[in-house]
Amino acid sequence: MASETEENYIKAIFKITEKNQGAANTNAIAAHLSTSPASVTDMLKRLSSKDYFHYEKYKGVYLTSKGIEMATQLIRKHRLWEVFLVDKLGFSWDQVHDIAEQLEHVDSDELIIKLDSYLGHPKYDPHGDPIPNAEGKFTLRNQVTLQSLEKNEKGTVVGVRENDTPFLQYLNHFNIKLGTKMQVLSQIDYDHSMKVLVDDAVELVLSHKACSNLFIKKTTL
Amino acid sequence: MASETEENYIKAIFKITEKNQGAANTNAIAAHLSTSPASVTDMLKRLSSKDYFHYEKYKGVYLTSKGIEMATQLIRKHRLWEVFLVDKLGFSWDQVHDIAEQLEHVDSDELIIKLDSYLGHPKYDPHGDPIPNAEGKFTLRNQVTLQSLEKNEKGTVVGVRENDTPFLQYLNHFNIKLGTKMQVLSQIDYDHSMKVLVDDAVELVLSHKACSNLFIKKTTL
DNA sequence: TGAAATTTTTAGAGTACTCTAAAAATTTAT
DNA sequence: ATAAATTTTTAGAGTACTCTAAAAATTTCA
Repeated sequence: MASETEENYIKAIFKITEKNQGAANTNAIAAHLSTSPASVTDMLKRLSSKDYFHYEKYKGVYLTSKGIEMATQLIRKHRLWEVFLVDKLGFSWDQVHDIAEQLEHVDSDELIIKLDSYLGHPKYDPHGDPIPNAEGKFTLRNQVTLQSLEKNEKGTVVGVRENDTPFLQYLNHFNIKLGTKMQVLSQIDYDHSMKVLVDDAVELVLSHKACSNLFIKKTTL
Repeated sequence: MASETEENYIKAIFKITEKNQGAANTNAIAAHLSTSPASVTDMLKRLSSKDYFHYEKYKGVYLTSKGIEMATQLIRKHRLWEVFLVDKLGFSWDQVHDIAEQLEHVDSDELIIKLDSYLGHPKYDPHGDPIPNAEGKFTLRNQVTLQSLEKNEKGTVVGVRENDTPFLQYLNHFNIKLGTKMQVLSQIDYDHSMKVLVDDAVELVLSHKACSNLFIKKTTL
C-alpha cells in the first residue's frame, strides 16, 4: 500500500499536469507540497519503480493509468468527506479542506462505498467541484467564469476556481454561495471589476480577481 | 503535535496499565503494538523528554496526567467514530475497529465536537464500551460477566470484554447483541459452560470463554 | 544463595523520508 | 552562439522510526 507521502506526491502530480497540460516539473511539485526540489528529485527516483508515473531526468513527470487511478480515488475520497463535513456536520465550505486532507488517507474501500451511499451519491463537493464516481469518471459542468459574462447576462454560481480560505471567506462576507444568482450590470473598464446584481436584490462591485475565480452556469433567457 | 506512532504508544501504555493496575513493561507494550522490545526501549527513551509518562530503566512505564489526557481523548475519538460507522453508515460491530483505528488520528478538535453532537452525545460505543466525555470522564456501567450470574438470574447484554472480530462474529451467529436478554437456565459444572435463555425465546449453550467475555446488567426482579 | 530463566537494554544497521549547499544540465536572452 | 538565469540533480547529512543479535540486569526458583 502507498504511504501518505506517496499519495500526496501522486495527487500533486495529477493536479499539476491537469492544470498545465504537460509534464509536472520538479519545482512545481516542490511548491505544491511545500518541500524542497531536492526532496522531490529524491522521491521521484525512489518511487519510479512503482509504476505510478514516467520520470525522465530533467524532463519532469506524468502519471501512468495506475497513477491516474490512484489520484482520482484520492480526489473522490477527499470530496466525499468534504460533503460529509458540510452537509452532515455543519462545517462551512471554508473550513473543510484541511480535515478532508487527512480523512482522504484513511484506507477502506467499504468505508467509501458506504459513505457515498449515505450522502446520496453526490456529484459535486461543497465548492462545486465534481466528485469522480467509483470508476473515476468526473461529471463535467457547463460553466464559464463570471468575468466572461457580457452586460445583462445572468447565471447562478456553480463553483470556485481555487478553494483557498480567504477567497471563500470573501464570498461568505457578501453572502455568495453555490446557487446564488448573478446578473452583470456593468463592466468597469478601468480595473476590470464588475457591478453585479446578487440574488435579484443586492448590487455589488466584485474585483477582477474575484470574477475570474467564480464559476457560473449561464441562464438561457 | 504527537505523531501517529507516539499516539499509539501512549494508548497502548494506557490500556496495559488500566488492565494491570501497575506499570506497563517493555514486552507488554511490544506485544500490544506488534513490534520488538528493542524498538519499545528505544522509543521510550526518545519520548521520555515529552512528559507523557515516567520511565525508569528495567521498571516499566506509567502515564502522567498529560499522557492520560492524551490517551483518553484518543479513546474518545475512536469510540465516537465507531458509533458513526455503525449508526450512520451501517457497518456491523465486528467491522469497525480497524477503520476507527485510522480515523482516531485525524487531528481537529472542531471535528470531534461536531461529530459528538451529530451522533447525539452517545455514552457508549457499539461494543458497549463507555465513551469518555470532552473532559475525559468515563460513565461507568453497572455490569457483571454472564459467567458470574447464578441459576435463574436475568439481565441484558451491555458489552463485551474484548472486541476481537471472531468473538463478535460468534455472537452475531447466535444473534446476540447489545440489549439482548439473557437468563441463566443452568450451569454445567464439567466445563463451566452455561445453558441460557436468549430473548425469552431460544435456548443456547455458551462456552465458559464466551460467558466470561459477555457483560450483563442484571435485571432486579 | 546462586544458577537458570526472563526481561530489558545496547549496539549497529536499515528504510523512508527530510534538508542545505554545490554541481550539472537546460533554457532564455542577447 | 555564448553568457546568464533557471531548473534540476547530486552529495552528504539528519530525524523518526524499524530491526536482529548480543550483552546486561532482574526475577525466579531450587
